[in-house]
Amino acid sequence: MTNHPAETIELELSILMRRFLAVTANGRIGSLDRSAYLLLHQISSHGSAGVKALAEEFHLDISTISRQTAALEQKGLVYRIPDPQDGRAYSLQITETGTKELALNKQARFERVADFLKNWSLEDQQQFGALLHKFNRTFVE
Amino acid sequence: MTNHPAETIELELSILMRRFLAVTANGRIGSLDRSAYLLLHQISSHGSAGVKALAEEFHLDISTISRQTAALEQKGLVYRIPDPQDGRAYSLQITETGTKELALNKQARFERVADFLKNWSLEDQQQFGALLHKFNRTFVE
DNA sequence: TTATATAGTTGTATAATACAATTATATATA
DNA sequence: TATATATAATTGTATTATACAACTATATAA
Repeated sequence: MTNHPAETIELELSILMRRFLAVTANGRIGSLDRSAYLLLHQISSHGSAGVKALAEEFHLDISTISRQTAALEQKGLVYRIPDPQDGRAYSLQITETGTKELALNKQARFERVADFLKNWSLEDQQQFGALLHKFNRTFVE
Repeated sequence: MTNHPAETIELELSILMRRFLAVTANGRIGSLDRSAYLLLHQISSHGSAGVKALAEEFHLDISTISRQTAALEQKGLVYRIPDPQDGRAYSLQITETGTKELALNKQARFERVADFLKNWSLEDQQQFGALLHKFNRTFVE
């Protein structure tokens, strides 16, 4: 059998996804689940955005993002700014509470992964992070 | 930003997880969903095993594996061998059909990932595969 | 003016998971 | 031996994240 590295990547990614799902259930760490964490991170680091733009950024359906942002708003982590040019649209901005929650949550998530990887060399960690980043930004043309 | 690499890894893994969830909800690859693929791979490469052993291997609940293996049996991809020492237990063995389906599915999955990574250097692919493998075998002591 | 496109919400369906209750069998103990 | 407890697996139920489709309200094009 030809052992192309893509075979290894496929198998290991499948294993990773399954195990990660099991360990983290809905991905809630601390007070924020995965979707809340990622949405807050996006809004916080790339500025306010509407539901459609967020859905495109994450390659998810608009309806999914609509529900998840509604949940964020309900918890007071984001607020809506109506678009002055377009009565249908608005953008989501992070609140002070949201900023604080995000910082706390990032720290908790970081500590968890840092502990998991405590026996890895910094080099391997750097490489793994860089490759994951590259993978997430690789798209089929 | 002088971030610790674990921060990057955490963020990118979260992004990856979310996108994978969407892909799974969408549809399977070829004829096998991820659980079927992984279970068949496990049984095929590590020999027959019971529900409990498989659940431990994948760190999933026994009920989850019970349903997934029942689905495999129903499709004729595995069959049960009663444990001669224990009337409650049995082990699952892959059928000829299962072996063929697994091979076809592995090929389809490989091609999909290979296409996705077509603009990556072989070196990066090898490194990424190796690091994913290492990550999956890293456990908190 | 009317038709079409678009931003967002809501209804419904599906898949993967966990936990709890249950069944049948095995093992330990009084 | 009789009874209690443990275990392998199944089944019932709830939760969560997702997609697609139907819908509302507004914007834009013909």
